Amino acid sequence: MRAHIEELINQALGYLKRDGQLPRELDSEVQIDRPRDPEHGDYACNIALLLARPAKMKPRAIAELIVSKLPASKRVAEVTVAGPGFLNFVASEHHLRSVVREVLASDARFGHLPPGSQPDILAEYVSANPTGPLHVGHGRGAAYGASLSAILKAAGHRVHREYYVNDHGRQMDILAVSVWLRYLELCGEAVPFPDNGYRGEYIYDIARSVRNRHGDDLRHPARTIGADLPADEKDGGDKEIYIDALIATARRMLGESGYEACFQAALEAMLADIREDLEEFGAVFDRWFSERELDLNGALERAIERLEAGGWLYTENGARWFRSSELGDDKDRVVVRENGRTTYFASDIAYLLDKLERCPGTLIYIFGADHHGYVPRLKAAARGLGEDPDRLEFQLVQFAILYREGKQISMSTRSGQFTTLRRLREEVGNDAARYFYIMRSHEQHLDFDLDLATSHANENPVFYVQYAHARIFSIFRQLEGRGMKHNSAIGDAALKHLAEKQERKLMQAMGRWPEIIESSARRRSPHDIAHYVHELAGLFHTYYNATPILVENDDLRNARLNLIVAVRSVLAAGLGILGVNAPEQM
RNA sequence: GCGCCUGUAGCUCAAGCGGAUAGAGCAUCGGCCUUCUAAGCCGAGGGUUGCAGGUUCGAGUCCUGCCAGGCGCGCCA
Repeated sequence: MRAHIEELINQALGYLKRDGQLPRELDSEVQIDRPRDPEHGDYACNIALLLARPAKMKPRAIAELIVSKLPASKRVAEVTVAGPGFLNFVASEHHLRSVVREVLASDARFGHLPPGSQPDILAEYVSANPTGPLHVGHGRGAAYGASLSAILKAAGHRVHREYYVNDHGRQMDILAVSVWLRYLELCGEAVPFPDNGYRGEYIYDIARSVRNRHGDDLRHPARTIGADLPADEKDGGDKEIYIDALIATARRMLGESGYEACFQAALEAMLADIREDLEEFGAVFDRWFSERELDLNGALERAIERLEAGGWLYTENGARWFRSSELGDDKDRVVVRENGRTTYFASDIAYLLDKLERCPGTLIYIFGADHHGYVPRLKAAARGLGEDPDRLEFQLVQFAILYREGKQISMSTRSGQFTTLRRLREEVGNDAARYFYIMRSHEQHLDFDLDLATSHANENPVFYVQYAHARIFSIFRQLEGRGMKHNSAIGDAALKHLAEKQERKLMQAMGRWPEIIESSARRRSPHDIAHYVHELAGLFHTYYNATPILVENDDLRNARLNLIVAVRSVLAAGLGILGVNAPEQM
């Protein structure tokens, strides 16, 4: 419809230019708005105001000219000039009825663009280190990434979703050692737990599984382990130095296979946990990309060679540095350490190169807001690789803070004192969690009100929307109870009987759905969907209360049933994108 | 100190590329169940969009400065 009106205006402008009533060289980018005030019609265009200056004419005069040349359209009932020179369009009844027809014809696919009609997108999200369970901060990234992917798909992009698994670095070693120490504890060896270790309860679970599998094979006397270790922080030492020494000791005492046993057990357990957690949450991925793979398949080496070939590397203090400061970063970065090991950033570059080669379109990085410092360096990396940095896009998801009874719930990861995503899901349910995470703009801090999310009362927006959906099913159950059937052919022929104000509003709102999908995808803002769905549900509730659906008159009844089937379909599609169930009954 | 993000109703937040009288929900107050689910509906009050300038037909939106809050600035991951 928008495109249609745009076309009408462009035609009118064409006539006016041809006839010399407007300057021929006038550059006109027509944009169609949705006016806030219903008094201003269904669509509005400000083109006359934009052209006033370059054409050196009064905006209203231009508007009048355009109206006079506007081709007639079955879909437009009325065009008026209003205010300073806006063109207001009122959609025709014919157009509104066609919305209902379109929805019924295409059902869940209404408003969707054909797959592949838009550029490919590779979206990476969550990518939390597998060193512990996901917490509520990850949950927001998961909800955002999953919903955004769904919207992009609906808007015609081919979307590939990835989770980057950091299974390579020092944090993983710390995890492995934490597991080993808990294992020793289970064996009855009292080794003091490092200040820098992972303390969560889940470490014991992994340790138990290691013990079940390996018995006492990995057991070493506590005394020998502590023998040549420096002081930990609690003893006045440095916790970083201490943990590194402990890792070295573990590697030496356990040997390659023993150490791997702890490492793999930890990695696999964590990954399985995260996977299951996300899957239950409706966040799915097309690929879990292992950082280790980059090393094994030579991608890491290739990326570094690529930077080398571009002349972007130099040696200082025995390390290889990337001259990123010349490519927009605020400082140069080490890619190969003095000890010969590559840095985490080197892996990032290799992964970036791999993604760029696999996806011809845009790479979307969905990061927690605390990672915003990575943006300039990754862009620099793209430039250094000789690629277009504009193919990288960054969406920063701000923090979510949990509130219970008006009080903030604090959290810290290392101590194990954090709220897990799993616990949140258990407490409020997947539906409420998904909806609450997404109902605010992702670039906005989120106050997550646990009491509101668990509320089954009217103030809970998730239930409000779900209830609208369930109510429609309820009407059909009622219909059946009265021994009647919905005849959609009769309904279709009788759509002209839908003359109530609320009926018009519902059709008008559904007509916006394709635009919502488009703009929500373009703006990368799934919360638009949440708002829309809430609004549509509200319109339906009002309608439901004001107008009986199951009336005696066959034509009217079937027409109304057609209308609400369409509403149900759009509600279900919207909820589907948000990852929220659309229940038939509540 | 430097950089990024955010300040909108009592609270939580919307507001497409600068557009018309800044909108919702919650909370508060007042109404609506003999009739398709009251997890609903109808109505009311509530605002100097952090502050000060600037740009223009028009600014919550763009620019500058200030104030307040969050985050980031490792040969960590």
